[in-house]
Amino acid sequence: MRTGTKGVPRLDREAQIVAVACRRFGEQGYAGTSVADVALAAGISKPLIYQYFGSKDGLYVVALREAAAVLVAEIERTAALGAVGIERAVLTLDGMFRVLEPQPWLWRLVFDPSAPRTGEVAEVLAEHEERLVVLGTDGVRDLLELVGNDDPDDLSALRAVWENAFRTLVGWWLDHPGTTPEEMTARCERLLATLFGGS
Amino acid sequence: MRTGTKGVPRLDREAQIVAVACRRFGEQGYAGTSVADVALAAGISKPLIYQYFGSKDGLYVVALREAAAVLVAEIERTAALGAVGIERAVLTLDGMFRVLEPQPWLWRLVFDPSAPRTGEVAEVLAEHEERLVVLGTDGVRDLLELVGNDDPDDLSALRAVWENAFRTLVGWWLDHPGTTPEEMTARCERLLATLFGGS
DNA sequence: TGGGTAAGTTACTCCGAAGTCATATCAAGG
DNA sequence: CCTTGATATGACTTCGGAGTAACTTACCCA
Repeated sequence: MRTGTKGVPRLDREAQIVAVACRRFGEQGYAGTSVADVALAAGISKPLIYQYFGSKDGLYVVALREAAAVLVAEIERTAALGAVGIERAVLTLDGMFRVLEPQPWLWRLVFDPSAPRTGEVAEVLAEHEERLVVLGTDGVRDLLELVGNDDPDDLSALRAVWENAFRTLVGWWLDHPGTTPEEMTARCERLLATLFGGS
Repeated sequence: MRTGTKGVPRLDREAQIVAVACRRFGEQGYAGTSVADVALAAGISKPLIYQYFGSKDGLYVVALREAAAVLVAEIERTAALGAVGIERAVLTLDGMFRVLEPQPWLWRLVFDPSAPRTGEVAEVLAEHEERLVVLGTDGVRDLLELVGNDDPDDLSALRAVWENAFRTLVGWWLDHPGTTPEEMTARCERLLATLFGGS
């Protein structure tokens, strides 16, 4: 590739790099993606990424922030609708499927188990986890209060179970690309109804 | 360290190395553990590991096989007891807590997201996943049949949710070291009863 | 007693990926 | 026309971890 400028303004280039990085990090994971990889996919060279983002983690933080903002905002939007119980759960799942449909890789980017747990990345991760814990606890609390259970550890564990059920359903959907958001929402509704209504 | 033999027979040494490797891989993950690391913890040198196990993956496969055998055997044991529904679920969780109490690191070793998905490791992983899928599907099937739902995708998704709920409860327990297996089993029983009995 | 073999180590090579340095091109303004 | 700053790259250094070559010691047995 020839050396010298191509006339692309910094902000445009940054946006392009971040878009490519979101996809790569999301599809291959943090550990499975090298900076050279992102550079190649973006059609530029590695030093440009270092010039604009400082380090691999610097780039990752920006991509992560962008992806997490989209997903958390969607969850907070549906939470604010005021539904409760199964209805709230289904609404949240439905919103997530719709947001993810055009860019499914955002999901695994935000919940990447290979992301580093140090430095600024850890801070960003902790920040979003915090918000999800608040929302999840909120959605799950009345279930326990209904049966007179006010044990905080029970609440913590139940919240964890719900969060992971949510993640599992989204993960299942991502692993079955033929399924539309509508179909998947209907499936979730059926399953949740079975769990809570049955036996 | 002095060179030359220390008189430890190969089989003894192998067993010792595998025990150390289980713990290291389980506590730090496959990616976060180097062969030199295991060697140091075992009080021997790196080439001895290569002489006995061939490669890092070779060692990992042996450790993984050993750990997975313990855990899957326990799940199959409780499954064979013939309980159904919540009772079966609680029984399985209880058995797992008891097995893991003296060696909690086995859990994360078997479900290590940083393990490679290539070569023999992938085969071993797939083999155990297969057995877990069979057991999980079995435990979850009647729940759907009870409401006249015979959609195979619903079954697949519900099984995934149950597997991850199981993993989450075990993970929660591991993250709260003060809790005895008995206490945790009781908690699981409360939570499952709330889910299935309530609302 | 001396050679073969199992058990063991030191000191190396090799490789991939993070990160850096020096340089090149272009556009705009004096 | 010529300098300056922004955009860009090829070629480099560095580092950690996988894997290897060559050597050493102790024990057993003819």
